[in-house]
Amino acid sequence: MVTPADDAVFRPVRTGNPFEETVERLLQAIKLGVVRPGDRLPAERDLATRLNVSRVTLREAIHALTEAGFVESRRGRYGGTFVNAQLPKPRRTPAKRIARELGDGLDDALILRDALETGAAEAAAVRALTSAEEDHLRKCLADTAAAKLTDYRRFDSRLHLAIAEVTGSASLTSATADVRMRLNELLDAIPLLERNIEHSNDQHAAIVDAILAGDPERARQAMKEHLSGTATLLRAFLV
Amino acid sequence: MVTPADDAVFRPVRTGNPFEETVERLLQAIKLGVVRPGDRLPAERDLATRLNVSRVTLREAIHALTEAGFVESRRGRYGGTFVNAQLPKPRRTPAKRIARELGDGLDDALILRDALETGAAEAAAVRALTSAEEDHLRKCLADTAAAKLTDYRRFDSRLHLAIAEVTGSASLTSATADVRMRLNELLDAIPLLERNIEHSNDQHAAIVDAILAGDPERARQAMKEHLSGTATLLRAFLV
DNA sequence: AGTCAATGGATCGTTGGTAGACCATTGGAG
DNA sequence: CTCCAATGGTCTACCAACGATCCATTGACT
Repeated sequence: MVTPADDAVFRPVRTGNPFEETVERLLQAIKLGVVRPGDRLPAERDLATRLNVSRVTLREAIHALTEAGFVESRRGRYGGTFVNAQLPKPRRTPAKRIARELGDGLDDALILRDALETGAAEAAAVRALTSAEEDHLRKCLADTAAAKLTDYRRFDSRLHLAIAEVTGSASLTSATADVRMRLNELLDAIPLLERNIEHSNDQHAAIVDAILAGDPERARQAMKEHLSGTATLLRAFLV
Repeated sequence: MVTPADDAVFRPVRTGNPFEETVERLLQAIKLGVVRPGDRLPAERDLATRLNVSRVTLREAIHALTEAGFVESRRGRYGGTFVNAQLPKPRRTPAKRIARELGDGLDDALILRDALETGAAEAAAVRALTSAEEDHLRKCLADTAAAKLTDYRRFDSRLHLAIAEVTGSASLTSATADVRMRLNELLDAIPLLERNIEHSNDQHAAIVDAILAGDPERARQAMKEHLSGTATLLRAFLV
């Protein structure tokens, strides 16, 4: 008998070449708001080491992002590679096309995200946070609430990532970042409404509040409701 | 400010070379019980394609596993690479040494597993399962309950993987398999008691029962309790 | 004004992995 | 008994990625 587990365990050991994956990773940093417009990326030598990629490959990736308008490099001491103040607008690929390409991938990603993010909210609430972590959460929440429409997705992602961070699990954080990237591509195909944002902000506040209060069950439930909102939105648009 | 998100997003794009990762993947298939003793692996050409590695690399990996006593290859039509009836005993690395090596990694993995597996249990219960899926779950449960002490970990893993499978999310299944591998290494350092197994079997039954009954909250709760058992066990032994 | 440390930019030899073709073996089908 | 399809086993040419080294630029500090 052939079970789906076969597919899980015999899936590709690597997707794409180092160059492509490096580009993806840098885009992740930018699009999830980990580095913000004006920020400097780590120096090439450092970054290459951290990404475990040769400097040549990293530079090729940076070059690609430069051409695409995401970053710019400056030479000399106090130089570096900087995220552009004006980021390129995401191409609004027709939702249907994306939906077709993703196919089962949509449910796949939504189910995984649900597990990761509700799990993260709960775990974050269980944990005793340092005051630095609490401040970080509050700051991300405030930034998101104050974000302009065009920046909203970035700050929103950053907040969700922050919640994963404060669980203290690096793996959980990475996984959350990855699945979020997959979903953001879809979300970019959907118009963002001011009304949705307000609702979203309220939910964010409720989630963070529950986490800071150390109430796992409430945090979990608040996150669950929040996620189900976007899930419904996505499913509705991508049919 | 440097946040942990930096580490998450600037983590290595690839860990190890294709050879090492291929070995890991094949070991995963064997140790998580996806392929069982006596089973034949897919033909080299097929498997290489699925893993997205060259046949040469795959063969090197298989060779390594042959030397380690996990598999054996036979030529000719109706030949292939077969999992040995007698698997090598896991080396009982002293718990302390493993704990030291893992360090934070233990909590990292436990938190991630919690999110993934409780999420999986819930998602599985929400979903309308096909009768084939239900049978698969029941079979894995029965196999585990009937497993000998030396095989227990494999069947246990297989059951947990089966629960992830029936969520329908391939990504969730892969992630579960990966984190399980990390934890199994630790579990191998801990003596397995008959008493623990009985308790474990009861909990497994409760989880599967809740899933088949379509009761997400109960499934989730049952899984949570089950996991907290092994988590406590691990934390206790690895101090 | 000069220095220099830190940064991006460029080049080259080495190597691990790949793709593809071909060989060797086996056992069921005709 | 012969054939042959499917499998593991081997070889070779090629290339992407790496590691290492050196160059070019910049601007804060002395």
